[in-house]
Amino acid sequence: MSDAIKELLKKNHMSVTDSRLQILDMFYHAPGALAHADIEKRASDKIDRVTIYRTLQTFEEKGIIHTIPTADNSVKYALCKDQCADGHHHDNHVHFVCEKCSKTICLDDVHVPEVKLPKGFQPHQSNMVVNGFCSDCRS
Amino acid sequence: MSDAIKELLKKNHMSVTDSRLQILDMFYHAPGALAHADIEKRASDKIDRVTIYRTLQTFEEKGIIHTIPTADNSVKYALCKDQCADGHHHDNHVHFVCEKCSKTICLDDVHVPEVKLPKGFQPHQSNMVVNGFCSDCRS
DNA sequence: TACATATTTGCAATTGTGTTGCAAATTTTA
DNA sequence: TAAAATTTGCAACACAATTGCAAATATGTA
Repeated sequence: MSDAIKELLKKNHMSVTDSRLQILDMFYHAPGALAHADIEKRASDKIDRVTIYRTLQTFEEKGIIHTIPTADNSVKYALCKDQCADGHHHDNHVHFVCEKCSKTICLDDVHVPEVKLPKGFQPHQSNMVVNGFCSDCRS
Repeated sequence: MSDAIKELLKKNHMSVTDSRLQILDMFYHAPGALAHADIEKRASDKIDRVTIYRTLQTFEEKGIIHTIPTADNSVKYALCKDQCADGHHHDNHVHFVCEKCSKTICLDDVHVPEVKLPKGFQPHQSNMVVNGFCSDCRS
């Protein structure tokens, strides 16, 4: 099981360490996106705050995870579905934040639609976050 | 000039104070959205940091301003075009963040498009932020 | 207008989040 | 297995944001 994770680390030229295995494993088993605090809480062996910050940053640079801009301006991370090129994410999918369980979910199959901007505006990237009830929480 | 602002405060059952007049006036004359730091810098009479936080919070609760979820997770505020009902914002317009001048602009006329969600997801509100070059900065 | 009441402000203290430098520990490599 | 390279954890720091409380200001009423 963790062999696949080890391979992923090696493929990206990263040393294989306990923290990285543990954090990456969390992402693979998480129901949604994870915030720094979630990782700190769930870590069985205590991982230092700083190590978590640095690990997340490295993973993001390598294109293994991406950040999600939520409406409440908290930073969350989720696995990139397809490995993104170093630093260049093409995760142009919609994110969903459940108002009940507050899970953040990547809707990998829902693409961010194009919008027509006023004259003169030159778009490079779009982000879209939808709030509501997820399939588990809808009444 | 500031009479209109005073009226707005009274209409929303808020005491009329110097800080509130000054901050609200800033929003009316700002080229784009304002962050807490912007307000602190621009204040002619020094306003306490805490007062600014509380004022922004109150304005948001009253539906006078709304927060903008930017990709870099900094909190910015802008006037609601039409007065929103208390707590219930219907500011479903697209926001634009310029990568050059880093101004944040409400595109009041560009509506957030609907997207088709997977089965079971119940949407309540959508947010969309577009990054790129604004009309002033495009090369 | 003047006073009592209610609200708002500013200060001090506290909490939370994220960063940096550096020595010790761990991983890689040869 | 040992040397080199990388990563970790600690301490210290910087900054953003919140809370409690007394002083200052604004509001409603006589």
